[in-house]
Amino acid sequence: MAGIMAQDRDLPVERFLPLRPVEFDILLSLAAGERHGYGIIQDAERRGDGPAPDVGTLYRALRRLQDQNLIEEAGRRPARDADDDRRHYYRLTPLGLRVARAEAKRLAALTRAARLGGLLEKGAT
Amino acid sequence: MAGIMAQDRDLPVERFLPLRPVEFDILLSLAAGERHGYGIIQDAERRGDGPAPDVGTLYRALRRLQDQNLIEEAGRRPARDADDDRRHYYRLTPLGLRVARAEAKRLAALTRAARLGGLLEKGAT
DNA sequence: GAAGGTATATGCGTGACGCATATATGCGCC
DNA sequence: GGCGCATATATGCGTCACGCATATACCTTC
Repeated sequence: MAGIMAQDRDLPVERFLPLRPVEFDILLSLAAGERHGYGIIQDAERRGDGPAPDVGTLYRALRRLQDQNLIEEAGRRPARDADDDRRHYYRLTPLGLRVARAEAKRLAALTRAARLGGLLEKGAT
Repeated sequence: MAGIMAQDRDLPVERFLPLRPVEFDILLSLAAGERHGYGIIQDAERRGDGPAPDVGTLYRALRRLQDQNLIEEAGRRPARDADDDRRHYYRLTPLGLRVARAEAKRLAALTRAARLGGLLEKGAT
């Protein structure tokens, strides 16, 4: 293969953890399908867990995640409904998916620890 | 206590969310009882969810949380066993406990969203 | 008394953050 | 057809948190 070195699937994902709150918001949103920046914010608002990320923070985080090869720009969506051509759509890379899973696992472990520590009522997942 | 106004219990805890990873590590540790800085790091290592916080980051975070009245210095532990008097013990304030609970709830909601998004195997809590 | 773990603290350079601002298009509505 | 608001992305700015290194000192054990 070309000039490839250090394949992504060999990279230890722990290097990326813990993710910053915005970053996980992004990866979580993209795990459900391709999204554009503004749509990710709206996703976070709809989920309603904590405050939605600031727009400045978000667009910069998108660039950062792209540089780290966790996400990549998707081809413009063919727009079955009206498509807004200002939008930039993104999707997870294989590495991004692995990192998202690792972070999800970390959050699950933390949540479990919080429950054991008595910080959560027993109703909460 | 002295000239208190704007009681902590009236403060909206959302103002503090999302916590940074180190900060939740600290509050989670203190929810189990009084701890000193180094002990908090060891707690995080034992829990093993993600990398333990850097010491520089930790001690600065302790000061910050103290300034925000989420934690407070506890009286020196009476040392039933050998006590190391370099240690500074901390405990949660009532406000800190509320913030810890709110953040735990946020993490639980995020974990649930991650599971719905297919990022977690069904074994994980 | 030397070594290595324990314990806290701070200086430094980099970078992420929140906030404001800029720019432009899409959409509805009067 | 023009006004206002939501949508959409981007960047400048000042502050602050981060990771890493370094400093200091005590405690334990051999």
